[in-house]
Amino acid sequence: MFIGEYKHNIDEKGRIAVPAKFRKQLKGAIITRGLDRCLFVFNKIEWQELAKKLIALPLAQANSRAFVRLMLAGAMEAPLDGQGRILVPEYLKQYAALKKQAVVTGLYNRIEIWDEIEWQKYKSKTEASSDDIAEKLSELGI
Amino acid sequence: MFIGEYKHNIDEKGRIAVPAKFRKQLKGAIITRGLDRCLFVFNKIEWQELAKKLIALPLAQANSRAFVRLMLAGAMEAPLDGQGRILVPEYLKQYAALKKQAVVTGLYNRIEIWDEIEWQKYKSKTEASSDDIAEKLSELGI
DNA sequence: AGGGGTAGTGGGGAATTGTGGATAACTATG
DNA sequence: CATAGTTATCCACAATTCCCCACTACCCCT
Repeated sequence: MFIGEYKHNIDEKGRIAVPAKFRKQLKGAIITRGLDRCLFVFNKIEWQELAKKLIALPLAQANSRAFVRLMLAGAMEAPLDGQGRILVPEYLKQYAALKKQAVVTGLYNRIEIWDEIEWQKYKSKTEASSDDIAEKLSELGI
Repeated sequence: MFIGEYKHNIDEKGRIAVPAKFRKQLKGAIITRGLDRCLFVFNKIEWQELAKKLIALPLAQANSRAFVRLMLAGAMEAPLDGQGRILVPEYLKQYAALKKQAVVTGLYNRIEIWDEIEWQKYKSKTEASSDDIAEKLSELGI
């Protein structure tokens, strides 16, 4: 289970450290385009399940076709190096507008990588609608 | 069952003592963003139930995606150290505006952590409008 | 009231983690 | 086949985190 929020730097070579707590659970990482201009990183097992769901989507619908292309064509194996870092391909860095400072978040069965500024914006936008949040929570029985 | 209100300090390293009465019941604590700018601390079991509900929400909807991100990325495993303290991550300290003096409260199945000043404000605000609240409650059948 | 125990707070040292750079291997190209 | 550019592996430092120990204050029991 991946949870938490970590601030890390991307160096000139495009490498970013995976938080130490995530490493054991990441046997064979896959990195790909995510939603809302961030990157997704999956465990190999999770990735295979997702891929199965993706290819099951109706080919006839234009938007599901586009979604499948986004996820599958964007994907890349990302083995951890000796220091526990992964290499972010150039085209994915551009997609997520990644500069030096980035944020790595754990979302249960996937990891996301955000540009720090974008992440802050996204968070404050969401926190601003705290009434919605309260509502959601009460729906979940909290 | 967590009940009561305790005043504790957060040291320079961001650690705060869990009230001794809560410790036995906290096997594997998870700390995360709460409502009204406080922090929630859950038992691992409670947390897993919540997490399960969270990941069941539709990934395709933007607002539930945002909500899930806030809750899961906001969460952190918080193992008790030898002295029964947990470590509050920097980003959660900021979220709850925590300074040195904090208040730890028990709310049956969860614990909350407040900045002391905020807690006082919240309490006096709530106590002042307790008649209104009582009326609302009667609508709920209490 | 005294004494033993527990709880809260603070700090020090060791191990781990994040980051940057250097060297080696590999690929492509003329 | 040689060379230049690119990619991968390795090494080293600095900062942070984690774990342990010590002190003080309070509570409870006798």
